[in-house]
Amino acid sequence: MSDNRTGTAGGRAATLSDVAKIAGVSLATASKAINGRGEVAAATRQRVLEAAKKISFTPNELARSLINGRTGTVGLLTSDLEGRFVIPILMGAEDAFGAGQVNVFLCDARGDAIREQHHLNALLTRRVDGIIVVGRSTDPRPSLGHNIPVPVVYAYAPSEDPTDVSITPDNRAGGRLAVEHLIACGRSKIAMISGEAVYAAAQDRAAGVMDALGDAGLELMGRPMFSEWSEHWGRDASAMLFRQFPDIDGVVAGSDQIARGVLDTMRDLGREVPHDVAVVSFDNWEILATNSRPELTSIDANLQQLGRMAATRIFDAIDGTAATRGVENLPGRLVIRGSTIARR
Amino acid sequence: MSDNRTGTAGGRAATLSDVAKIAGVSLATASKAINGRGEVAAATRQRVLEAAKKISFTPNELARSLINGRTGTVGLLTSDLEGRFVIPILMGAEDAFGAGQVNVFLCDARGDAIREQHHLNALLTRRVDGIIVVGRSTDPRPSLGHNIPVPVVYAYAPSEDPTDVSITPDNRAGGRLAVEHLIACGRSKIAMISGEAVYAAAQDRAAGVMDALGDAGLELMGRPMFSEWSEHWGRDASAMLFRQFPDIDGVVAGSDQIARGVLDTMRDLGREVPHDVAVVSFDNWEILATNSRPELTSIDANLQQLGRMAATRIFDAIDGTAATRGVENLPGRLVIRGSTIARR
DNA sequence: TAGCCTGCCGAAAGGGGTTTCGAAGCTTTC
DNA sequence: GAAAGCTTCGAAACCCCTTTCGGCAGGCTA
Repeated sequence: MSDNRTGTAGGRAATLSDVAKIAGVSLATASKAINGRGEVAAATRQRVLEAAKKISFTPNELARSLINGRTGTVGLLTSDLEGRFVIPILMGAEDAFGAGQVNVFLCDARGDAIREQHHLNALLTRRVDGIIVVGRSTDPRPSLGHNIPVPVVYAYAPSEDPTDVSITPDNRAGGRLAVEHLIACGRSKIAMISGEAVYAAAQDRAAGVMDALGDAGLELMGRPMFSEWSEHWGRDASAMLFRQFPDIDGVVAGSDQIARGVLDTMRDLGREVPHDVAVVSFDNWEILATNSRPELTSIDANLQQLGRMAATRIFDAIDGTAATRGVENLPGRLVIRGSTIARR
Repeated sequence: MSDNRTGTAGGRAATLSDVAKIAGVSLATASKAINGRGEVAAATRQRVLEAAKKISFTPNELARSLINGRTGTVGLLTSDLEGRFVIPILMGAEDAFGAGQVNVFLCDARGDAIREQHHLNALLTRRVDGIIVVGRSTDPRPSLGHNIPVPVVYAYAPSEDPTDVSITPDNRAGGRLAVEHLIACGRSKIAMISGEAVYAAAQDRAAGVMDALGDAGLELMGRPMFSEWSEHWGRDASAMLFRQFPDIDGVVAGSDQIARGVLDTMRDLGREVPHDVAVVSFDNWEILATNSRPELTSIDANLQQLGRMAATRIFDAIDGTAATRGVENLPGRLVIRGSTIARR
């Protein structure tokens, strides 16, 4: 009950009228002095600023938002339980918005549509200026619909609705990148081990791999192998693969986890990486990629840039700039490590 | 410029006075009807609710907050770049607050004190009801100070100031837990490989290990080994250790990463896990713990519960309930997998 | 000296909602 | 039929700040 929460000036937070009273000016003048707007004499402004500092006045952003119709907040609606995609995206968005200018509400829907709707409503009553929806895979997800009074951008997982604004990694280009790198490393007998076939990411990456092989006049060793995004599968699949095609000299793994399984099996089989077999994978998840031996060459999805772009799209929409509707594919970048090129 | 952002009712969002006008009542009555407060005739209430639904009215939370002094928002100020700690904590906090009741501003300070101060100010002008500070290690961190008008709780990394409210994992108890489990598995020649010695987590876990060994009348094989939180170190350290003490039958690893390195070396040395050597580690980072062979027995820090507790503390402070100041240690829980007990 | 700018300042009207308190209108009760 | 008691509603103040616009000095010109 005792109001001892407030550290400095006992009681509630300082308000503009407090400042005005101390400075001996009107509310209006105080406001103008602090915001540097309107015609205020230098001396008066000085007096107001001193008063404000004295009682450590902080303008109430709520009241401000109420007036100018913008809150300077954005909602990040995610179903990415691990935080693996959402954190880089959040950081990118913060960067683009400018630190401190915009704050982000992070809401985890946990893959539950009802909870998502709940959070969406909460965000809207909070009058966020925009919403970024982050999925946990690159498969298209249902649209939130168009009767939302603020701009919405879908990141990572695109919206099923082509009239929404979506930004997603270009996995097909990534697949090309992987194969082109292997070829540049002198490999020609290339296999692919990927994750669950129902994932768009698995299909797109495989398609990119096939594209690049075709362009180079090469053929994949066997077929792309799909099962699950795990080390176990990486181990098992590579064992099977090498039994059938012992002369494979390059492997594209659908994820860093799968690649680690491949490395394991290579060791068991006595094949040296990268000398005998080069391995390139996807995601560039540092914890996995830089702790293996050798470290993994991996294709980074540029998630932070994805976040920046999403934020930019939100801005454009707020400012009324014509948004580029549809799905935009963001190319990844190859991060070369020891699994394709011997180091030291 | 064209105001086509708003999906439904063209123009701006519906306001309470719109509702009142349609229902043919005053603003005050409309408010009372919608919030179920005050004396409103059933028929009138019905009329208001229908009007509200008709124009899909959503109360402006900003205006509400302005009045009752509470925003229903909380700031999560973190330096956890990976999002490994912060995401479970966020989820726990959301749970405790009740989904949709409270929204969380997530701010990443990126380990930069200036950026942190920046974000802190932003949160305060946004009038958050409380702040949770999440560190990236369990080492005490500088306090934000006491001249903050809202309650602050430090999670994961405690505050250096004992008069702050902090909640941190009980790593010492975790160390005990690890050793007690190994002993229960019939092991007696136990070694410890941990991360950087400057980390409180490394020291605390080692202390717990020594405690438990002492209680059981056992001695550690060699000394606790400190270097870095990596698989590399786990590999190297265990190789050294087993050269010196070939009869080690249990290893406590300071992290799942280190444990994975240990498993690697065990395989190289032809030691079977868990038959010859049992391994228990810390963090229970699923991606690492469940993808190794065998899977890792690991001590989970209960981060989600940590988040829930932090949220509860915030609530208590808001409600004026006497907060339990000081550092509270939250025990972890043992998650048993194949690295200590053979499965199937 | 009168008239006219010009430069500062403040009263007031919001923005969207909540809450108090008084005023109706209606039904009882004597 | 009048007084009293309910219920129901609305006017107005308030939360904190921004912004418009009118007013008041003071300095300048004629």
